[in-house]
Amino acid sequence: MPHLQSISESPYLRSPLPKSFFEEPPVRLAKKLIGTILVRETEGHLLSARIVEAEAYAGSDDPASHAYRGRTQRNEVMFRSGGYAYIYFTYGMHYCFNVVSGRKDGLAGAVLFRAAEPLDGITIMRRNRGKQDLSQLLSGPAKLCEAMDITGELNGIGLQGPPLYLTPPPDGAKIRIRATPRIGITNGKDKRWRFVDADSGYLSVRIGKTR
DNA sequence: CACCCGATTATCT
DNA sequence: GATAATCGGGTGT
Repeated sequence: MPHLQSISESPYLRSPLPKSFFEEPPVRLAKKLIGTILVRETEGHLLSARIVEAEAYAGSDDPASHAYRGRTQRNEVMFRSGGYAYIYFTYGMHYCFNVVSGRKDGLAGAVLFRAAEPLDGITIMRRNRGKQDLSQLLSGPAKLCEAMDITGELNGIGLQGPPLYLTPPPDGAKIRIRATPRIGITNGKDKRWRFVDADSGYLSVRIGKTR
């Protein structure tokens, strides 16, 4: 069975979401992104996954955000307008992938992709992760990056086409979205800015365990 | 299932 | 010098 090599071969794919889609405050954008399809095109391979979990990070008004204490070399992308990739390296070994949001008040913001359901290119993603279990292929922000070969080289790129972009959910898709506190932070735990597809079996952390 | 911990290093104070 | 938007393996209930 050959790997998918073009958009037309996949039943899931539509044209990329435009930059205007991302010009929203981070919390609103995070909700809108649940159910969208993330697409990664690399050297002859096409990988895709349905976003089931995302977290909003704001700016100087959010103590959990990288942008809380102002602009630095690392977080520079978070201060741009919507639709860029903000990819950072953490814990000495992992990448995490965000989409920059847009805010009319001029503050920084982004949405972290935390988990997704594998669609196209599952063989490649299994190889990239060294794991077989589908439910653990993309069930965490760093796992998602490892499976889909998303690294710091892509930091700052626009997400309106290859090699990395998002497409709309299928028409008429009904999604039950649940809000919970964000995972793995020490400040800003009060805000419920983690959004998940309540019916998904591909989350990083089960709902109910997060209050 | 519930903690607990080591890996490994860029980034910030 | 300390921390980190993580992960996977280990131990104990």
